[in-house]
Order: sequence, then C-alpha cells, then structure tokens
Amino acid sequence: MPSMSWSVLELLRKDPEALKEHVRKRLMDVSIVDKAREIDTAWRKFQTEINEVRHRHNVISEKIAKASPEERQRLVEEAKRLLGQLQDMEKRMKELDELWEKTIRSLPNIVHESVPVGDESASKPIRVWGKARVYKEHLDQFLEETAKKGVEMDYEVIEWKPIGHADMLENVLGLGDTEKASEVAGSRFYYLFDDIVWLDMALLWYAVDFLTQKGYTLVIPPYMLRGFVITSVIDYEGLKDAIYKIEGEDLYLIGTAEHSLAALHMGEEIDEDLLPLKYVGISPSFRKEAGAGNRDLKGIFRVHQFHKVEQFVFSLPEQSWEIHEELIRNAEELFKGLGLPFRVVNIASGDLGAPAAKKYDLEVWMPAQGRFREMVSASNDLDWQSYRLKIRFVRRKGRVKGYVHTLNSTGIASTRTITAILENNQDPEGVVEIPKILRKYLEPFAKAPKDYIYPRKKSASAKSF
RNA sequence: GCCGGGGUCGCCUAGCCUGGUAGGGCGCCGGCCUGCUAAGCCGGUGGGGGAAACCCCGCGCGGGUUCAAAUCCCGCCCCCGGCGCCA
Repeated sequence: MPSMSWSVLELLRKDPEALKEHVRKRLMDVSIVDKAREIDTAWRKFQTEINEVRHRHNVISEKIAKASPEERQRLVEEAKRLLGQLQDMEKRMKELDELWEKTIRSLPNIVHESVPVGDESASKPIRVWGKARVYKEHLDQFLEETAKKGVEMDYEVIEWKPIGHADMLENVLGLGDTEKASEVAGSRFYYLFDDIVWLDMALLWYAVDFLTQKGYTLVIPPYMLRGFVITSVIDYEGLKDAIYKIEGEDLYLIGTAEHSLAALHMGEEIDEDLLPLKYVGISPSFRKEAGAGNRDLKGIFRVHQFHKVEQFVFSLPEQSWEIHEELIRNAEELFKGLGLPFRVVNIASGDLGAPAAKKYDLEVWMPAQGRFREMVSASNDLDWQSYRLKIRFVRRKGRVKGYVHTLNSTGIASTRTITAILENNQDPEGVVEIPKILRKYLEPFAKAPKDYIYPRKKSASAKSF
C-alpha cells in the first residue's frame, strides 16, 4: 500500500538527521527530533503488540458465534481472559496515542532552502518599491535597513519631523479615541470616527475588488472556531496566549481569516483538477497580544481587533512555490496602488512560525518612526495545516492521494495600513492625502472624504489652494 | 430553547426493531475484450502498523453493556421538519 503521510513525519522516519537540520535552522532544540523518533518507534511497536492480542480475541469471538453450547462456555472464559490482558494494554495504548499525537503535532515545518538561516537579523530584504521620505536624523537607520542589506531604495531627505501615527490620529486629526476605549474595553482597543472609518472601509473594498478580479473567491468566514480546528491551523502551544477563548464553550475567536479559510475544506478530498482553490476572506481579526509588553501601545498599530482582507490558497504540492510568489506580488501591487514605499523581506529561519516553510513580509517605511514596519505576511505552509485538517487531493491517474499545500497572505489589514498612510501621506501642516486609488471606494458616499483628511479645528481651506 | 426524524467506506443507499465478517448502485482507478469509441466482463476503490504475508481500527463524536455493537443504553455535535424566541 503506498503510504501517504505528512512530509515531516516521513522525514522523521526516513532521514531524522535531515529533519534535525531543519529544526536547527529554526534555532530550536534539535532533541525534539530524537524524542519524537523514540516515541514514534515505541508507538509503532506497541501497536503491533496490541494488535496481536486483539487478533487472538477476535478469532475466539468469531468461534463463539458458531460453537456448540458446551464449547461455548470454555471459549467465553478464554475470551474474558484475553480481555483482561487487553484492558491494561488499551490503557497504555491510549496514553501512547496521546503522547504521539502531541509530540508529532509539535514538530515544526521544514525550512525551504531559499530561506536565510539565522535569527531575526538574518532576514533578507529582496525587493524595494517607492520613494521613502526619510527625516534627516533617520538617514543612518534607513540606509542600515536598505543599502547595507543589499537593496538600493529611492529616498528623499526631509527636514521636518513627521508626526507619529498615534498623535496624528488622536491629536492632529482627532478621529480616534483610544483612551475612552481603554476605559470601556481595555488598552489596545479603539474608537475610530468619520474619515478614518471611511478610510478603513475603503481599504477593505479596494483589496476585495483587486483580489476578486484576480479570480479569488470572496468569503466571509466564521469568526470563531472549535478548539480542534484552531489547534490544527496554528502552533497552539506557542500561540495560545494570542487567542481569545469564549468562556464555557469550545469556541475561539479567530486571529485572522486564515484560520477559518484553512478549515473550509477540512476532511475533504479535492480532485486535482479543482486545484488551486483561491480565496479572499474578509473578517475581523482578534488577538490578545499577550507578551507584546509595552510595544506599540499607543495608537492602532498593534490592537486586539482589526479588519483584514486575507488571501488563502489550497494547491497541489508542485504549484505551491509559484503561488507563494503570486501572493506576495498581489500584496505588493496593492501597496504600490496605495503609493506606500516598502521593502519585501525573506524572513530568516529562526523567525519563522512553526507552520511556515517560508515567509515574506512586506514592510512599509514609517517616516515618523524611522523604521520599516510589517504590513503583510505571506507564508507557504506546505502540508503542515492540511495534515492536521486532513485535506487531501486526489490525482485521477492512479488514484494517488496526498495532502494539499496551503498558503496564506495578508491582502490589507485595515488599521495597520491606516497608520502607514497617516505617517507617509501627511504634509508639514498635518493634512493627510488619501491615496488616489481609494477614491472610487469613497465616491459613492456623500460624507466620505475624497482627497484629503484635514486636521481638526483647522479650516479645510488650508489645503484648498 | 422544546418536540419529532436523521447522520453508514468520494456520492447515493441497504443493514438497526430481533447484536455475530458492512451489502448494493453511481463515480473513479487498473485490467480483459475491442478497427476506434461506447457497451460488456473481472478486480480494486476509508485510516494505521508491517519489507511482505498479514493484522488492527473504522458506520457523526465520546462513554457504557457484552465473548461480540452500525445494531442496545447514556452524553455531546451536526443536519432536516414543526413550535417558541429574535436582530
């Protein structure tokens, strides 16, 4: 029988040293490989043992059905004896099963050969786009993050210091209130008003419009998932502090539409002719952000809830690397459309999440902070998620089955993109220019801003020359 | 939320009352046959372990009764219909 199994499990059995190399690249303790191998071997051995006893019991059980009354009594006694022996073994098997499951599921994905090896600092910028506005005192930092890392990015030095997105939102524009939100919900929540709300929704429509035109199927997914599902699509042990749970129920708020989109074909067999299946989901994302400490506490850069348009693809194994490039290119096109200067980074092995074999981040230059900040993350998870969710493809020829590959990428995450617009598109007077490409998504609404968002208590005529 | 009906190997379906190897159809895969195609015929078509022979597990999920559970009992999930409630 052609065995069809998870690529990582296959590697564990056939070439543990190679798997160790992948784990080592992630800067994780490689002893998990030996431990997993030990448990896997013991699990398989015990399975054979228990099956032998079960077999003997089954043979006797079948005989009883046809046995004569006097023989019957003797056979039932024998069956009972075997059953007693089995009882202990079944208990042990259950423990081993759980240990095996837990151990195997804790293994991270392999690392693609094109991923730079090392910690965060090894992450490699591979492309840049746009002209960054660099405040004169940030020039060193800017060059450090571009030219020194091998990518030449266009820039202009500015003499005035742009106002940070948090100040822009709450003080200059007066269109957000995180203090009141803190009182009623907690830190990292927000009230947004008027023009920023229009902007939020326009960004979402823009991404949805763009991606549906590329042939992606538009989806509103569940915003909560069962425990089994959420633990299958993320590294739950590592991320459980980031996920909200509904009290008293086996339900978890999604951290991104990726989670529910991955589950869309749970337990299914997909004909190869139907692949790749491309989806664009739109949903809120809920994140606890526990462990973020005081990072980005101000404003709406790092928050507990935001809206996001997400790309998600199920593909055949041989298609996934090409599609990974497609996803990041889609995101790049979206940000080019917005006119936001960015670099694309090939994330280092030590900074990859357990499900991802490779990840690109799209980072926009933030002129007030003097650094690049992540706006988009595009991952190829290979068969890591599909093995857990049992999503398979079937090839017509030869009826070959295998696990599909899954890929995900941000399209646009609204609040974070708004922070990028607030910092990049402000002028020295605090007027924010709305990206022209959003115009058509604002035009239908009488009260929506069209070209600029103006500072509060300043006459609109300030920019009307 | 209450009452009733249901969930079977990709899809459809039999088996459940009365416990004893899960049967059939469709689709698909392989083969035979065949100027070609179609039809027809034969075999295969859930998961795990094993080099293989073969073995185990599997009838929504989890328990229980029994030598033996798709079948009997209990809890849960989901679907359909009716009633109630409701943006």
